[in-house]
Amino acid sequence: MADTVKQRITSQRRVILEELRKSVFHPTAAELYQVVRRRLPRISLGTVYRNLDLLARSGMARKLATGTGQSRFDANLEAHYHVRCIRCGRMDDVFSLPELILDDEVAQETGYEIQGHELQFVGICPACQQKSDMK
Amino acid sequence: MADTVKQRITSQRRVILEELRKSVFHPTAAELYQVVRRRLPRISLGTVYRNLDLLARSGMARKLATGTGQSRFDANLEAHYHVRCIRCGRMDDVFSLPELILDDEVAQETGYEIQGHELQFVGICPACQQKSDMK
DNA sequence: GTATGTGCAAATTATTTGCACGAAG
DNA sequence: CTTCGTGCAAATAATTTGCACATAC
Repeated sequence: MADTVKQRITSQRRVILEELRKSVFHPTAAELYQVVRRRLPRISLGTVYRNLDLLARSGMARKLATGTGQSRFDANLEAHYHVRCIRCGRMDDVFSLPELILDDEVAQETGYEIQGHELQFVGICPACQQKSDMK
Repeated sequence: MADTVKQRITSQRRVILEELRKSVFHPTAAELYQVVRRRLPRISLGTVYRNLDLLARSGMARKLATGTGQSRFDANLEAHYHVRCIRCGRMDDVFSLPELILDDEVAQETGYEIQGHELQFVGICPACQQKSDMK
């Protein structure tokens, strides 16, 4: 009830969410900006950032830490994990794992009020493996 | 064998690793810089960054993505996970979990060559819960 | 002596923000 | 019409880098 803010449905907001949902890429803000610009040529990068932040904070998208200085975004709210390529930065989904991770146990151990978790595998994607082989 | 680079043991490098090992904090580069500066007042922040990067890439420390624009570092190489406070940014260890996560399965599903994984719980730390209660 | 590392400052990169104008409701 | 959102440009914040000098080996 503290954050009852009226949110308007602007064309920018709608297109950003639509394109984020379409993407299999987990795009960065800049990548999404390029895509959105094809439909809204006058949109600014700042607006993309503002809306991604809003979507993340209102739970309509996830902001993914990458350890590379830029964040990626994901509008798929299903429980799933990610795998990131340390060479090219690409990020893919991982669905196969059972729901193994028990937030409640961690709450008990640490005293934190746990809201969720993020599991990320790190490795080298098939395309980048190819490139190594060719050398 | 590609990255056989001779590494010298400078006092800066030694003190940075010592202080990182002592810290329970998972410090950011800037936080570690403050600590190290007490022993080496003339050290520069750039040197801290360079050495943290080196330690991370040579496997002597882990670089932890936080989703907040700054990275944290951890010299504890034991298998363990982390829990991060969304209010104050603090990061603590989580040891209780069994080793549930199967890198091999993910390699099979995705075709990635998996090097490891990072599991991070997200929530509100005890101290920040207190602060909320007092309001 | 020579290659590697450091301090310093400037450069780069990602992201955020102030402000005047525009559009949603 | 009033409030919230946008475009633009400037501001911040974290990190990286070039260069001349210092130091480990």
